[in-house]
Amino acid sequence: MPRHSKQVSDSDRPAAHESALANLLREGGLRPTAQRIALGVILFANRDRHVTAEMIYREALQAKVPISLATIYNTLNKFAEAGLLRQIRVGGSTVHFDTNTSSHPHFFVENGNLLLDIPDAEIALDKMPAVPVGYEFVATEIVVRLKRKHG
Amino acid sequence: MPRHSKQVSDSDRPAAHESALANLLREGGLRPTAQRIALGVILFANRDRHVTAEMIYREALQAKVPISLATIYNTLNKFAEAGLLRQIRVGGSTVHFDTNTSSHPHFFVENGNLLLDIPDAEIALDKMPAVPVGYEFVATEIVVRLKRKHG
DNA sequence: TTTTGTGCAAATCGTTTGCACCGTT
DNA sequence: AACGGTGCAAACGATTTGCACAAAA
Repeated sequence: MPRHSKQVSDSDRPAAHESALANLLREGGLRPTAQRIALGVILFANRDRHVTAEMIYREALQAKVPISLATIYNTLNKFAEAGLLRQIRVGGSTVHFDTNTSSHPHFFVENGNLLLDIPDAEIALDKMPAVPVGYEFVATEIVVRLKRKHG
Repeated sequence: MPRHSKQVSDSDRPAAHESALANLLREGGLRPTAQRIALGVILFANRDRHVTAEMIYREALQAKVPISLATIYNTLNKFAEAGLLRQIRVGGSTVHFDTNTSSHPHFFVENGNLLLDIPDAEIALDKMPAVPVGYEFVATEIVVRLKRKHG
């Protein structure tokens, strides 16, 4: 038993601890480099973020993390492959990544390129279509498009 | 009464007739130019098409319609504004246009950039989320992503 | 004749890639 | 040492735009 055996709830989970992140990365077959750890800290410091490469790039600059935009793109894609992020291609021109990797519906604000979770139980499918022969199921995506009012 | 007062059913509707197309365009505030009529014929000759600018460009070339790719893009966007087409931004990198302008769910084949209708009643939403204040509803999009098997 | 559409080529935007160098294993 | 990762700049692919010319109102 650890010295200070304080109750640690599941909600402490965000693996913002560098060592935990390093393990997560190794599990996904990714080398734990300085840049990846730094991005992991940015991404997983808070729960359920919806980010684009540009957003993360700005945050990294602000946090004085030395990293190039190309590496952000590479890293976000690798993270998605490794299952740490979910890619959401919702239209707009930019790709979003969701730190919540489960399948869930989103609001997308068109004039703002903003992706939001639709609160639980606010929407649901009551029937799933049969997948045509010759194809395999990948994912279901439900997006409610919105516009910010006024302008 | 016209000379040959043959029963004309609603399902003859596809306004592939140039004069009907011209009227549709005028109703949408668009001048009926040669290129627009030609594209209208291509688009509305069959029901429920899911096209990209490139697809239409190829068809136009094949049909010996003199038109540039830029004009295809412009025209498809104008048609969508005028309500003749529905824009579907489903991810992939390309924009699709659906000649069926009603809101309905789609299959999207990722390795093929192919958009298909999900047959009626094969899927449905049983609840709609409340639109957050400050925003206005635009559309709901349901996309089931598929991969073609094997190859 | 005024307004709008067309075509081309150049510009744009998000994203990916080639290549030389550096960090991990 | 071998392999993968990083950074830069160049390449890319889909789409848009500026401008001169042509067609519609």
